[in-house]
Amino acid sequence: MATDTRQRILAALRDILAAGGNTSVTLEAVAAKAGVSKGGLLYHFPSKAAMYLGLLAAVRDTVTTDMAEVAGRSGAARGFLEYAVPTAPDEADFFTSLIAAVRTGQESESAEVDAQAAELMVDIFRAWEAPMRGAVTDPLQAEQIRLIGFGLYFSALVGLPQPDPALLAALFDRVLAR
Amino acid sequence: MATDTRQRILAALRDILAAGGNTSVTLEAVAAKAGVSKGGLLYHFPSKAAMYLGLLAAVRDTVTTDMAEVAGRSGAARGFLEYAVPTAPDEADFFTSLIAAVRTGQESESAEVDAQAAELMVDIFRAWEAPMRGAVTDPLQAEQIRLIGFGLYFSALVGLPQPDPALLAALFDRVLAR
DNA sequence: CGCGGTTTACCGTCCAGCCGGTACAGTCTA
DNA sequence: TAGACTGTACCGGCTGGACGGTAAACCGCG
Repeated sequence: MATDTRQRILAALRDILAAGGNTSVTLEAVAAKAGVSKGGLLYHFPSKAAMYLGLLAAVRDTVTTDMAEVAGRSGAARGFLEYAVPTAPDEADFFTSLIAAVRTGQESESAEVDAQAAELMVDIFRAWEAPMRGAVTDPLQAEQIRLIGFGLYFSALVGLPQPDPALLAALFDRVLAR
Repeated sequence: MATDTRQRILAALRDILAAGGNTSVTLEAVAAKAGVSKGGLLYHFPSKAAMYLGLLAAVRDTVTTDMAEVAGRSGAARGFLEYAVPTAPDEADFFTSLIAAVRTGQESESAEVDAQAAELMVDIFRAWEAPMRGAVTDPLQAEQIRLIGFGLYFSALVGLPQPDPALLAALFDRVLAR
């Protein structure tokens, strides 16, 4: 029904974004992939921008629940670092495209939408680092962990090769050691 | 003349990208800002994609010379880290838009252009880390420095607030300590 | 129970505008 | 004379969004 269709649309948007980049995202393409007509899509998201905002919020929620789960399994700090290395091969593609999409509509029309998108983007990363922040008391150590995690993620984003796993494991141990 | 106009075009592209994001980049807008006619622009860059490729290459060259200069002043490792925190306020905007632009044309038409863009992107970051890599012999330490630098840059990219300068200075010292 | 009205969820079509790229004739300068 | 443009006119395709339906679900009420 309602929320189901919404999620199908968002999933379709995510897939198209990951597979073909931002230019391949058209209302028609998303609608087709979601098994909905263009009109139906517009019913759920009154504009393309609203659709992206919806996706951003969904990502934020996913990250929030993921981090809670990972923190329970590996501990908040280690979980934060492990979450930084993309598991699915197209995850990085998806996220660069998302950045692309958000940044693409910049400034031109509604500064309001833009501000919302920027805020959601920040929220996503806050959701990621929040459990770690809560668990690591030494601010210097927390900052170090935070930046290494972000660096790892960014490294994957721009297409640099992944560092040697053994080296990474050693780095994690060193940095997490108290 | 020739190369001068080329650079004016690239500078105009950069400005428009930083100010208005990817959608505001049109051949006409860039040409106008560069003080060139649209025909003149197309004379230098036969297509929009070629223009972006040119910009990517220019950024890579800038980074290369910047890093050489910074390495001479602060040392390669410290220079690398200092270079990670954006000085100009719109630098982050410019770079996210550039990522956006590169990622935007994904897959659809010419995989060749796409591959070139991805490679140039990687080259930019290799150019950034190269002097540091050469100066730091311990691979674990090098990796740590590298990821912290990337993390710092990424943090600025997504719009997270800059960390406390004092904390950052302490972190730099700790991480750079032999 | 049944019935009118309202809301929800969606469909399919149409249009206006924009943008990259082409074409080409002409101009300035060295 | 050639290279480095200018300026204009044009085209074809695509895309966001508006719009006018519509079928089914729901809801109060007599």
